[in-house]
Amino acid sequence: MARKSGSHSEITGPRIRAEAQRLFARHGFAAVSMRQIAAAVGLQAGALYLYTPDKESLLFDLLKGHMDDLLAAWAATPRAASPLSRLEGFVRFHIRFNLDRAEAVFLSYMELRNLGPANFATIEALRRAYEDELEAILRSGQAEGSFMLPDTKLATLAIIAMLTGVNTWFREGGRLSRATVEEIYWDMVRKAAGA
Amino acid sequence: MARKSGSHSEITGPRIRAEAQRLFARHGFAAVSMRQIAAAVGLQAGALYLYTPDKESLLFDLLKGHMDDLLAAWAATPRAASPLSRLEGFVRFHIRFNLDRAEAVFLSYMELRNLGPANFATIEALRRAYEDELEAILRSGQAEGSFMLPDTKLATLAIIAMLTGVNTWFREGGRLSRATVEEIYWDMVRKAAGA
DNA sequence: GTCTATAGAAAGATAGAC
DNA sequence: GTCTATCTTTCTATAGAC
Repeated sequence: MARKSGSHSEITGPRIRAEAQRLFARHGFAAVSMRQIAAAVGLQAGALYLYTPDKESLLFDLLKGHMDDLLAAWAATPRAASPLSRLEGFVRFHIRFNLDRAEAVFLSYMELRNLGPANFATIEALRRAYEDELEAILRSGQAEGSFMLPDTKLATLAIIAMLTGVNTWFREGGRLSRATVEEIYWDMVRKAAGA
Repeated sequence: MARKSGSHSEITGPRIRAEAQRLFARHGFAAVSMRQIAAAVGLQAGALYLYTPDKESLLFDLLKGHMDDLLAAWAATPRAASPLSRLEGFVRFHIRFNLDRAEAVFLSYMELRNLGPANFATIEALRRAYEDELEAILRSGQAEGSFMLPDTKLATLAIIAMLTGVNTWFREGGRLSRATVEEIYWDMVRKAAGA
């Protein structure tokens, strides 16, 4: 199993993605050069091309990986019995998951326009699938009369925008703990849903 | 008053800003070159530097102009008598103003990180001033007992995030008119505020 | 006020040595 | 698997002609 020294493919790939994510989130995709990413990892620029065919693919891998993780994590969340409990679960899940991955979330919202049409469509479909999870909850609650919503599609988009907004201001160690933020947002979402 | 032909300073400046805004919004600040902007206006790149000292200043002028317009437009809006009416006025104003200037709004949220510290602080202060307008409404309603909010600061941020989210999906001629969107969001905001 | 021309730096990506 | 070196293109910004 011994490898030649200087051979690190299993560790270098993830490190490249990690540094690229950090730099893209901080400065923006177009503002970050391959040389900067390589320097952050401790490589020369040319070596990056052993791990990605080009810069856009590096971005796409990050966005795709994030969306896959998001959907997998939600799928792994136990399904509560009532629509109201499922909505509460979604609110808490979304805030928690997004705060844990602030950089990836930021990228997924900001750098979509740097993807080509095919890659863009792939990410959009995953985002839509996630939105559909919330919309299904709202529809079921609407159907059984426990929610009062003027429009389930708009409520879906409004709730997700509101929850994702937490990432723009939340700072660890600030005035409010994560748990308190969850409580406050759940209160507002519950009321907005007419529950 | 006759000018030499080829002399267009009064019209060229605004056209540069208009094209820059369009291109920055579409492709991102860092991804757009001065040559592209010049070509869109019908100039050579060097001519742009008669109107802006550098690329960042061009971006800053757009963001600053947008925030000034936003605050001026809100200040010009008649102040309703009750907190509930003022909140409704804010919701409708925000949706309307932002939909009318989708590109500028997009820029103001996406390209802040391309500003230097001083310019960044200027824009942030203006954004804060706008948030304070909504927070004052929420506080007054909370004080007189017509709103029931767990936290006025978070409610401010949540409502603005929710309303600004309209810009990401609204398309003229789609399923819903602007007026209907305003109604639906006002319904959700009113309920979320416990009013 | 705008153009042409260009300086000087930096970008993405590839070739070949080790 | 990584590095050095480089090709080619493009960038921001400036100088000087008109």
